Amino acid sequence: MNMTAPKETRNTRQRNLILDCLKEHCDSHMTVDEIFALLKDKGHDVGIATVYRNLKSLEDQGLIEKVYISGGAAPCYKMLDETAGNKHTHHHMICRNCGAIADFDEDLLDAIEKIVLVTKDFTVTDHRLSFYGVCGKCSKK
Amino acid sequence: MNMTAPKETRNTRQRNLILDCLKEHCDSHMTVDEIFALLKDKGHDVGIATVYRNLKSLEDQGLIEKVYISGGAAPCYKMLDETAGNKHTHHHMICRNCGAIADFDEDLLDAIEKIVLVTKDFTVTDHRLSFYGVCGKCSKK
DNA sequence: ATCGGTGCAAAGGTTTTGCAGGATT
DNA sequence: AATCCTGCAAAACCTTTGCACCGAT
Repeated sequence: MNMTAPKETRNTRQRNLILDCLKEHCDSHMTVDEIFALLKDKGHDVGIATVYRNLKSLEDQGLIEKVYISGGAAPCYKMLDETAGNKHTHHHMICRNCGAIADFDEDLLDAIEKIVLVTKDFTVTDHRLSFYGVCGKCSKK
Repeated sequence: MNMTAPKETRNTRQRNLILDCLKEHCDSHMTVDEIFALLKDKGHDVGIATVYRNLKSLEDQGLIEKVYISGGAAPCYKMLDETAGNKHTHHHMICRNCGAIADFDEDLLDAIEKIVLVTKDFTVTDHRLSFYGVCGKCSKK
């Protein structure tokens, strides 16, 4: 018996345009508005509702990631590295001066997670880590 | 010459009520709605706009902290430990099962921050770290 | 041909703001 | 007394939803 029909996802022009935007900016994050504006700039008329719907479905499919930058209001989206598994393997470095958000790919928290398990009775399955500070470019000025 | 008059902050009933709410829940986080509802339950009629305005000013003063739980939508507020300096000295442990948010007070990231500086040319002045997993209570069920 | 996606506009929710009156210093 | 804060309601935003049409499979 077919319990739940595996709802298919269609390969629409709008969906691809949104994915392209995120791919172009794969080293940073984009807000919904930024994606919408970039599409407009490129001359593509896509409804804002479509942007929201696609971002949600892409997130459900695990192709993109929704990120809340602490202290900032607008949620951001970014491409998820297709090589990454379920677990987070990168962190963010956020410059307090210019606002640049860079990724930090290595995962250095394994030792700390073991400490958490032993001392806090909490089994860590995932983590989010952001560093705030001053990027090299800004510190040279 | 008085460059910028140091705008004073008044000690109003509403401001104290909001701070009391957050103090009572100092080990967890509260959404705007939760604070508003708790005040109502206690019989204090405070306008929602006042709650928003006070939370913003308390945040500006560094007395409370605004936290975006990744994946969740509503921003949360919590008391900032008055013993803590500018730098973060605690992390969050968020149970995927029951949603409990506990604090992890030790700061274990010093070594990692040094690595970031050397390998990434990024001077870390602060960080946010959240662990996701299963708390002891839930894992026993 | 079917069924999901799209665009529009309306609805829903959250946060901010203008203003007159009230409270704190 | 001065000025900051409050409450209300309106406004401004952001996000979701209903519906008829369009497009991908």
